Amino acid sequence: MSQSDSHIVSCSNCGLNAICLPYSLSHSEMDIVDAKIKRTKPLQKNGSLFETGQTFTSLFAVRAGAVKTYNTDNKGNEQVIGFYLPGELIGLDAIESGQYHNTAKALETSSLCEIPFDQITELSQKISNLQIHMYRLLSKEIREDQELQLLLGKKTAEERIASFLFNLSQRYSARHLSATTFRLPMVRTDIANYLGLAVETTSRIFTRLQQQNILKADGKEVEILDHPKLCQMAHCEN
Amino acid sequence: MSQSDSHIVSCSNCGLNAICLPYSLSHSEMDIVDAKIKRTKPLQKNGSLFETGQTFTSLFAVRAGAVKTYNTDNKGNEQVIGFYLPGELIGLDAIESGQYHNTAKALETSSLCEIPFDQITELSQKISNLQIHMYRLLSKEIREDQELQLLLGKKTAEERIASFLFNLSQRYSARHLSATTFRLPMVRTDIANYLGLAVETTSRIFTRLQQQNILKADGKEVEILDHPKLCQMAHCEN
DNA sequence: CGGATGGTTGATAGTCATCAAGATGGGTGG
DNA sequence: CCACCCATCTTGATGACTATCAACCATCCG
Repeated sequence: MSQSDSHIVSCSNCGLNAICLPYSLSHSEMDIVDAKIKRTKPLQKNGSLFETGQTFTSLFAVRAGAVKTYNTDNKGNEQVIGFYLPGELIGLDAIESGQYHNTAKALETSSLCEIPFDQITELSQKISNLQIHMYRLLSKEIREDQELQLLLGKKTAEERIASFLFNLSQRYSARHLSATTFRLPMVRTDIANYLGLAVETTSRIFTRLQQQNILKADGKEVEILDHPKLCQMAHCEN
Repeated sequence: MSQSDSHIVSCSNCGLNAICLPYSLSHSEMDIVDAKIKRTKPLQKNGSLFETGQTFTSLFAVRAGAVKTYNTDNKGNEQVIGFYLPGELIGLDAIESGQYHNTAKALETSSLCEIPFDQITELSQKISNLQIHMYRLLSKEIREDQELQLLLGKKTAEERIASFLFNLSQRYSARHLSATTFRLPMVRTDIANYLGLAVETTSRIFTRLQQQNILKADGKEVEILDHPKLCQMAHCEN
């Protein structure tokens, strides 16, 4: 295992990794950044990290568990905005206005790092690389949002579910976890909501994918049996 | 007119305004940034600013005219990603990967400013405020994308068109143009594509809005007759 | 054990896409 | 300057996809 790999798998600095990966800082730079990151206490399932309207102070990186962000309109309807897995960063949309625009809630007992934003601006003034990393992180989020835009605007229900599963697979894989067998941290309702579908439709498509031997699903446990076909269904370029 | 207003309406530094507004830099700081901005020659209608896959070098600010970004899948289908009006910034999604992820094309003869990104990173290292402005700009884009996500995931065709018109109205208004009477720079096909609808549906809803005396539309010229009702239709919070 | 939450399946209805065709309008060439 | 053509826009008829309503099953947990 190389030295940089040891940084990647070390659980103590997930927040650091979330910020710095996949763009490498020097180790001394990483240590400076690392020192600014707070370890927050674990968040219970359904516990909220922040709520809509609350003053923005920090970004949060998921160390373990999973988080969803959502907001509720005046009629009480929920709109799921995103799911965050270990190594991913929450709160980038709140920088501009200085307040969180949605509520972040733990889907299961989770562990998080808090990264005060003023520390980032201060540090990125000194560490040139960190500033560029931040630009890239924000830019990446924009690009991913645009892919979701395509999904919601053009794809059928089946394509949406396939894309969703494929996307999760890639994210787990990127974190050195199995790309084919994993546990969905969110309930079907959340998936449906996120993808702009009804729960029933989502459920039906899960069933259909199993009949086609593309997927094996037992509740939240899923196994992708035919990765190429799923990819094809999702209309991935790769 | 205050000095800062004179900066706002000055046409020579729209690129500067796109970057710096609505967060004020000092005038001396603005001048430093301004010096780095290139004025590109006008772009003819249907002329492309950059294309998918091209190496990312610069952000572009619209000075006059209008630009759309879109990409085409392997089957040749177009997906419109966004529309850019005077004062708005194009290319933020390309920072991460170093290449443009979509094609930008002028909807009408347009004038643009080119802002080399390496100049921004260099300058924002010196000018602390500029760095924060960049974070905010990127963050704002993320937040706006999330609103589009809600639109595409949850809203009906009527709500989408209403939201779209309301949004344009706000953007024109923010640039000191009429919030009620303006010219749509894009064709119906583009609007439909952007909103995840069929052209025919879009056309029908334009007709319906006129029957309800909410809108007056003559081709691309539109006049919002009942702003409150349009807002209500769009389910705006404000 | 019983209620609650989440998941699945079936029947029906509604919104919107699709197909088709006509209307409008701007631009170009004769 | 007019006529023609192509792109765009509009309107109508039909059908498909998916939401909705309803019922049932499974699982978890106090």
